[in-house]
Amino acid sequence: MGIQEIVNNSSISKPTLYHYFGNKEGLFQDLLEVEFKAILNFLKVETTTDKDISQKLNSIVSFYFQYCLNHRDFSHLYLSIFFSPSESGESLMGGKYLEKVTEYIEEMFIDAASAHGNMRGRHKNYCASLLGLINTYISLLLKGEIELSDSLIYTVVHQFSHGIYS
Amino acid sequence: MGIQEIVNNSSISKPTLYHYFGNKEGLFQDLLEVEFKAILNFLKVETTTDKDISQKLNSIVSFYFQYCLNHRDFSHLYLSIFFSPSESGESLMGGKYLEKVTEYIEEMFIDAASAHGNMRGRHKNYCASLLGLINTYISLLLKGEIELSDSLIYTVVHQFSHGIYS
Amino acid sequence: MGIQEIVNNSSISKPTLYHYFGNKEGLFQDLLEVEFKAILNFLKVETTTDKDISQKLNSIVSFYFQYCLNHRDFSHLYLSIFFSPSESGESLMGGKYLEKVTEYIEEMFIDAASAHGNMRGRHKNYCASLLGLINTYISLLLKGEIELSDSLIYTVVHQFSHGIYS
Amino acid sequence: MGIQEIVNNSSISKPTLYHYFGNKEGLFQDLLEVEFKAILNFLKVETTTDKDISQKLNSIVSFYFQYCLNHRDFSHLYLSIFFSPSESGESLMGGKYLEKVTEYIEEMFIDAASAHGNMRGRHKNYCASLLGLINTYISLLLKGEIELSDSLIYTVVHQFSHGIYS
DNA sequence: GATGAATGAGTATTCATTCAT
DNA sequence: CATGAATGAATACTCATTCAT
Repeated sequence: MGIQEIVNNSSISKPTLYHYFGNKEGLFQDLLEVEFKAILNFLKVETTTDKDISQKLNSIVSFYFQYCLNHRDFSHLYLSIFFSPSESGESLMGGKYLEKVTEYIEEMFIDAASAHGNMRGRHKNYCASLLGLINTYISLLLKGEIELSDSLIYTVVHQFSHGIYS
Repeated sequence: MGIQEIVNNSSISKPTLYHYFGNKEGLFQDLLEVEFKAILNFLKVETTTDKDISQKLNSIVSFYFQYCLNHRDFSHLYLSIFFSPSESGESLMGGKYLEKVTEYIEEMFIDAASAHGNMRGRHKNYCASLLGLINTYISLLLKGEIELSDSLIYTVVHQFSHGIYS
Repeated sequence: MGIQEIVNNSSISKPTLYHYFGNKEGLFQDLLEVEFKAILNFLKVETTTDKDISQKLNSIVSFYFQYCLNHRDFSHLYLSIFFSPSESGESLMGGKYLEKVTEYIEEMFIDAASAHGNMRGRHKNYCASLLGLINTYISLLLKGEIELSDSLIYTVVHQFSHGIYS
Repeated sequence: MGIQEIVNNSSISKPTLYHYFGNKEGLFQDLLEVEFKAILNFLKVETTTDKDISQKLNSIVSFYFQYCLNHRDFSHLYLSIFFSPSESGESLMGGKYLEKVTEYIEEMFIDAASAHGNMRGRHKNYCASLLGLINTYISLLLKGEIELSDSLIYTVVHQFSHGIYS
């Protein structure tokens, strides 16, 4: 997406945009800031409530799925950041936010390990798996290959929790 | 990545590149063809052996992880295709290969359902989840945040199979 | 002539040119529009005055010869359009203007036929011949092989009117 | 038309073409040589027969019209050379042939002046006019706007000879 | 503070031409 | 003598960015 296109769809002019955001990267960073803040705010609160882990998972998955449908453009960006090479501009700029996401979720699993002994030491794997699952389903939702529903959320969480043989 | 950059890093000149590939898209498609063929050939064989499902999963995950480390650049492309919006050029060009991947894996799960009754009807979810898991770990491997090891493969497959509570 | 050359000789830059004209064709069309308008405006008026035909011919030939010397570059374009194959881009873009030129001149001859009975039905030929004559002399003028003078104009018109045996 | 296209339509390869013609200009010149030779040979003979001038005119016009329809591609080139600016490559390369054409035709008119006193001193004009007329009708023939017929030739020659008032 | 008008440095692509065999 | 494979230099066009007002 070019600056021209952005300006055409906004009501501001190109020099004004540059006045406020400095350059394309600045605009990009402001956007990331705003959008990630919403996600991080949610995660910060949700991962530290005293619900039990399965409720938290439900709520996180549910939030992500809804958020992605309401912020389609950003969601593509989000996925792109998630999977871009770490040297790329995108990754560099979004990296710190993803780290924060990871941190919250890992802490949630560490926390949960006190109640579920067998989870101990696996928080990194769980976090990676959870995000991987979420990302994949976000991608399918964005492509319209599946529809958001309670049962979808249940399925995803259930499988994450109990595996394919349950 | 521009054509200029590509030819700077290759030992061929721009017109030569155009002679062989026609245009940027052609180059891209040839690359996809070659790389995906390797993956698809593997999947075709592996998903239809008479090993049991857990062995197959092991072998697939293992293949993917090794492949990604040996084809780092393509792997970024692969992830990018996987998560790009379906209207984007990337997705359009890579879509057919991803469909084939999906097809093979889904069939594997359908097959497996005859031995594991409780898997019936969930092949789409399993496929999505498996690929999501694989993609995420590929991403971490590429970023160097984790190292490839037998135990990694075991962990991933095990979690996919039995969930986080096992 | 390339865009590069054009901007080198203008005081504007390439992007500016593209901003105003869209693409090479747009630039071309704007040029044709401006230049042909001058010619067509003249012809429209001159071909419909109530002077007699020989005066009109004089005036048209005179105008063309002067115009070509004052717009040398366009005149080459004009000739090129006139004689380019009808499938060529040039012809396609300039064709509508040439049609208008033809139309005005043919109508002048149709008109004249009411006073000179023997001209009836030959307007197409007269038009073609007149333009052919004019074009050829324009070409010679542009090449500097002949000089513009009243006597030149007289000669051309006279020959067109009375043939070589008079 | 590019070298590539030429080679595709010939049965020879690019290096072979370069071997024989040196470069594009060489190929061009050889083409001009061949084609103009046909025209010049005709004119040389025809302009110096002892037919009377009106017969010669008929025969020249007739030849040109037929030739152009049998050599459509070259004819476009011919017109293009005729009207291209004298500094252009095309004109430089074709100029000498056109001079020869002019020379033959002017001599024909000089010759004719001994029989038709009133033509004296006007040979340059007659030549220019004749070629102009021919070119214009060639252009119309190539565009398909008129059809070749005896009556067309008669009309053209007659008008050239006796003017529009006859 | 806001903008219409301008641009340097790039993009993908194609051209006439020449090697090495 | 003939050619498959290669290329430097040009093409039309676009990008993020910055003046002058």
